[in-house]
Amino acid sequence: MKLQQLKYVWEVAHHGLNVSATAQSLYTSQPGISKQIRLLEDELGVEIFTRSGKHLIDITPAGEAIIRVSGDILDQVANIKRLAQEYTRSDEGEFRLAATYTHSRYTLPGYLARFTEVYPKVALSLFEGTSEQVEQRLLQGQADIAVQDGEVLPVPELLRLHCFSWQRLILLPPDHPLTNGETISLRTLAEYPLIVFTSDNSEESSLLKTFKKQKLEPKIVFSASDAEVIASYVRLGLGIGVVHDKEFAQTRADTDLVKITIGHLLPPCITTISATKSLFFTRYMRDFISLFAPDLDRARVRELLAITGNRGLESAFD
Amino acid sequence: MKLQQLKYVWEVAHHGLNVSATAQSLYTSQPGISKQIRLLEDELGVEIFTRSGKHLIDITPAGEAIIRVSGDILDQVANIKRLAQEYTRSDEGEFRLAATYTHSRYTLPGYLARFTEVYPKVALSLFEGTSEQVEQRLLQGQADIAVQDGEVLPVPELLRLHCFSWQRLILLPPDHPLTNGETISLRTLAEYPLIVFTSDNSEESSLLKTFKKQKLEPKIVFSASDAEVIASYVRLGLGIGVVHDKEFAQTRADTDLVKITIGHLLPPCITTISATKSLFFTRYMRDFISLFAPDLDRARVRELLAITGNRGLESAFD
DNA sequence: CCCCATTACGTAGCACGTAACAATG
DNA sequence: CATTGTTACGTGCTACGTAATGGGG
Repeated sequence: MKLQQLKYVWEVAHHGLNVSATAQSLYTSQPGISKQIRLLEDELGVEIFTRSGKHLIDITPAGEAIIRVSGDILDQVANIKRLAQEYTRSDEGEFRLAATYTHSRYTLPGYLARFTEVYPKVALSLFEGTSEQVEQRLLQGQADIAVQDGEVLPVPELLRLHCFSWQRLILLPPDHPLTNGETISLRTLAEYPLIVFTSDNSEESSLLKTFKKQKLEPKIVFSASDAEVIASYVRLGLGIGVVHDKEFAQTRADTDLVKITIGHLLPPCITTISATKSLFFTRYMRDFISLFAPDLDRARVRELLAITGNRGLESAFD
Repeated sequence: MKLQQLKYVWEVAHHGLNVSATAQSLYTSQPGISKQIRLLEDELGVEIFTRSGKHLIDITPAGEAIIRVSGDILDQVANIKRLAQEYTRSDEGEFRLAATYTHSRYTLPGYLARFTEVYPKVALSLFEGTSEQVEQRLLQGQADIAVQDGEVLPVPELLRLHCFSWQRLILLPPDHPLTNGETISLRTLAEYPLIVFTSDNSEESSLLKTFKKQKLEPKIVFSASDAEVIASYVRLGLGIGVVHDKEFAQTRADTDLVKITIGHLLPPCITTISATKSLFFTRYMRDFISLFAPDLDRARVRELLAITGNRGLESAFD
């Protein structure tokens, strides 16, 4: 049994059982792959793929299992390489992020800019997609870390770290009628012009969805991708700002505006970082996580460590 | 990077950094091993071992990590082999048990006899040792499953399955003075002649230890390794029988004896099966566990499955 | 001075690529 | 008939074993 045989089998399985295409993507010859797979099957005494004449048609049950374990092995091999680099040139390497569109466009850019400043030699790549696509990348070993929002289902292979939860705030000019202390409902909000994040101004956003559930149509007069910008327009009297408490806490000159939390009106939003349980976290990965989620729950990290036995986590986030 | 290189590194680390000895145990030449290790170090750009002149002196921090991950990889490779056999000749294979002395001598023989009847082609091996030694075998990949008693500490790499817990019973002839219903204390028991299991008649047994803690010296007149034998001698009036409820439940002709549980006097004893989290359980392993621990907690198994993502467990114990 | 790891070197095996072949849809 | 996997074959690399070399304890 050789690592390359396992790799070939895995790759063929993830290229729609097309050996020729696999060979091309791996820059090698297709007879080579065919032969190595045959050799592996002979050695194990099990067919991994079912063949109809000369075509690969399907994966056998044994093949399914073998491919899964092979994936684990290849992951571990990648970990060894990361590990080795960690002890020599820990500021170099590869970092493959996968994030939902919203994060890619609005949350991450600032962090990634800072990251590339600190780690100019790290080959950073960002895959954008839906939450499902992002998750798929992780599971197929095509991404190291994923950033998602909202509900992520527990998956046995994956490690979930809750980064932070957002609640919405509204920003009001001091002389606004709603500053009189009355309880605010969604219905009330729908009567005033609103300034929201661009990411909240789409059909799928939890904000618009919540309004729609109550058959309300909010008047969104303006949207921006920066909390500070939103605050400025609130000061100009353009409308009520709807921001995330997290981001707004970062702005400084906010004492002139009235902040009211409306966490009870809109669902809180949890941002989650995911990775495969066996991932070895390099220094730059840990630094990225610390940067992105400085308030990460250490107790949770320790708990995950105990459960998974992931040694990469061990001293990672102390 | 090749599997053999990882294997060589792992083996050398587990042979006291003696390359020659490692070569002998692997039936290969020692220059071959030296060279492969060097090649791996070159490829990774990291020293795995520290050398003083021509001697391997120590393992570098990077080496520690690499060796650990290599061990995982080699385990997974072994799993692929098991897996393949599972789909072809599922009644063949290797089964390396490690058990404490007590289990090896008294509990297991009956089960193993039945096991070899059902699976004559499985190469069964049993390692006997202390609880610590048994655990070591597991962690070093020299055993598949371990059977231990009492307190086993949680280890991240290991899966623990509680098989059953024992409580002590005493067996009395119907005309014995203690059958009058009075509460029984250790002090009372120490006044009468006792018949116990041979395994309980040693310095390390929890039974003797508990007596000693209260500065009591029990009068053990006889010990046997079979509950039925103990019962016979109780009938003959030789003394009070002290047995495990588990085993005594298996005996039939016990209606003539008075049974009193003394679970409150002696610590309950839990028998645990352990395996590495990533172990793929073959059919015969699952059958052995079902045989040995028919009342295994299925909910616990499912919970462990969810945590570890061990696919071998998935349909294993339904 | 013995033990042990590394270096040197020759050989045998094997992985890989090119080319021809066979089977499928 | 075009696409795809398998067989055949030649070459170059490399793993492995034997023998020689060099360092440590």
